[in-house]
Amino acid sequence: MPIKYYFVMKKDKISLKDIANSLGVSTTLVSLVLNNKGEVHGISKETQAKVIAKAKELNYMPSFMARGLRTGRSFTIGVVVSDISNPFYSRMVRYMEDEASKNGYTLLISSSDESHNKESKLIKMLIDRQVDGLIISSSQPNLSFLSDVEASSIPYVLIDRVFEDNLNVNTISVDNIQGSYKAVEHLVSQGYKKIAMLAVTPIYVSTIRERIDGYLRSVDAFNLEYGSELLVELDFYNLRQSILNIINSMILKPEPEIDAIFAINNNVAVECLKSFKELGIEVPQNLGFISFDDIDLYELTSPSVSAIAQPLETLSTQAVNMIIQNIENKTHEFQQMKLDTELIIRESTLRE
Amino acid sequence: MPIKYYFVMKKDKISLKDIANSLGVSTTLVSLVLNNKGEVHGISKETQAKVIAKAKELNYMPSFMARGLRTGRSFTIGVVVSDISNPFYSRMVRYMEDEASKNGYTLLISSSDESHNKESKLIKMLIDRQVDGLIISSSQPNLSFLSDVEASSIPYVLIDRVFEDNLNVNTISVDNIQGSYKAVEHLVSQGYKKIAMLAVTPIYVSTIRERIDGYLRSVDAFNLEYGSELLVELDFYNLRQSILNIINSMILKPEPEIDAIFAINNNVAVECLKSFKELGIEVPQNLGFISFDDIDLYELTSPSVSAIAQPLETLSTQAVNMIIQNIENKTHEFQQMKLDTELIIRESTLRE
DNA sequence: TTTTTCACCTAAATTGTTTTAGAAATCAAA
DNA sequence: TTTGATTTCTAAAACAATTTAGGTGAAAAA
Repeated sequence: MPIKYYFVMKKDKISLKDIANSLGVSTTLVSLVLNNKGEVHGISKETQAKVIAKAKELNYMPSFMARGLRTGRSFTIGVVVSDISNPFYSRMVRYMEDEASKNGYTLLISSSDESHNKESKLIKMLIDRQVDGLIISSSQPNLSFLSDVEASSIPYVLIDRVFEDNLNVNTISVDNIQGSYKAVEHLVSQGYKKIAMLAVTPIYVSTIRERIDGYLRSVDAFNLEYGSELLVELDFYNLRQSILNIINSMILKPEPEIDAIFAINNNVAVECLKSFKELGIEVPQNLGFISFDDIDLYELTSPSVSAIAQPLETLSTQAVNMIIQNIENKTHEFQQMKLDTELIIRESTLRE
Repeated sequence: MPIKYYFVMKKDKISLKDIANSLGVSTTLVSLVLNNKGEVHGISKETQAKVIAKAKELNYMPSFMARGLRTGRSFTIGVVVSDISNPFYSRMVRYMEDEASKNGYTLLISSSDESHNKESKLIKMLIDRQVDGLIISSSQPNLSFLSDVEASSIPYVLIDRVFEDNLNVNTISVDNIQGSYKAVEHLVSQGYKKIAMLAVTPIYVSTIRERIDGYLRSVDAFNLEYGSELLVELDFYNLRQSILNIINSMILKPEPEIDAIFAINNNVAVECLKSFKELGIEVPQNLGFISFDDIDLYELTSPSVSAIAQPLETLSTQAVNMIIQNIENKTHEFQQMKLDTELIIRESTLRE
């Protein structure tokens, strides 16, 4: 491996002072002009033009740190999700990035891996970095861990995963209960009767709780066989094995107890699909299959996978807008938004 | 939508001064102690203990901006990729995040959408934000656009997409030429003879260039039918249609000109898979199929997709380590790393 | 001629650190 | 009794911006 040493002359940054000195004016004046406060402070047109020209000539860029120190603003929004490599979150974050950038904000993104401890640390770190606001998809069960955020008086919005109705908090999420209901309803309409929900720990995450709730309501409403016995809680850290167990014990037998699976999220669904492939399970003939969350690959599997899609773009852009409103208005006005899901019917639930 | 107004008392932040005042010492002393320079500056053990205790008691957190202003450091690494929602990059970024965090750094991630203009702006933005280093997967053809970075004397590393061998730049990438060669070699070994490469604009991106190069070399080496006529450059902004055209004009005919497709990256591959599905093309019977890049969904499609996998984790963690070395050593020592790819054989290239 | 008004500009404080250069106090050596 | 070390600490500058409170000089009004 070739190695070389170089010594680069550090070109020092242009500051307000440099502009001011080279024009023989004060830094105050330069600052005012460059912040579009020239008019209101009665700086003459010519002086303004000179300043602007000089700034351009010297390629002036304000110091982020100096400005941040003085104003307390960073034009940065902290984002905490469980895992940026999960396609659900990477798409979400991408929408956020675009919306934030439109408004002159940048994102500081971090992954909590569903760990409370890590999540709290990340939030602390983001606050230290003086983010102007936080968008959090929390893995915590309730607001208590948010004490850091509350104490800091930084505005935040909970996205996707929200806590018990709390009017003092910004939230944006989808109607998970209704979404689950739609999924089961669709399976029922296709003639499936023994519908299992494969949920996953930790069940205190609001989306999980609500989706289970929706499932249980629909089981009641449609008076399904076995009832809630077919609600299975898989171990998050042992997804693969626990799914194989279910399949072996409840499906691969002469009189299967399950004729359709409703996967609670894309993680579970992907593992299911792998198992189906491995064990040669025929979907939708032997087993109906539907998933909460809609990810790209559902279109490409055989059969393609029906899903309950969340309006990701709206979710993301609205979250960003909410937080920016809070940041810029300085008024602490809280909003709660709940969006509808969409049933996407593909091959995995269409029995011939 | 319920709305409420709240007025939160802003708990102001604890500064060095607060600690200093409450102990009747100078801020200098407090700063030294909290930066572990107490010993070397001969601060007495008792005073040190008092300061540390007080800092903990008051829950002191240094101001990121003040520190950054004074030291010129931000403990932030800027990352520019073409699209964070592309699974290749979202996984890459995730590995980077973990490695950076181990070393006390945070990432500032942004997507360029393959636009030169946007990429330049992002880099400028990141420099403004005083990142300590940059990791760039550039869509530019050469170094010229990097003048901003060079001028700023911020260390950077080019990842995945690197330019002509340049010993004055940090680079880390895979051996794309060898990777392409392996793919074709494998197809040949399976009896495919009319192997098309579906490339994509812009072809000046180094990975594209090199993969094409590797394809052409192997076409030569194996003396393949049609030779380089089967190299197709698809339009990035019109992928879907251009792929359908190829399939209709070159495959769906009695005497097809193509018996295997080598997709130059996951974007192209995904569109191919969609088209195959739509048009009912049987892979691998009628058509062999392999892709550069290995993404999760290749395991789940039917047939599963063979691929040339990049060592993503190594790529990412090494990039982070390179940049941190550069940041912390202050010596400008450039490294070039080229990693090997791995051929992953799945169903899409296994003709019965 | 003095006062007021107006247009245009600036000094200095402030933000919270780090760091340089040196001060004060104590004790030992000369 | 002065000098020199040694230990322990501090004042003040620097980083680069924003902002408050006001200054200056010329023209207009009294």
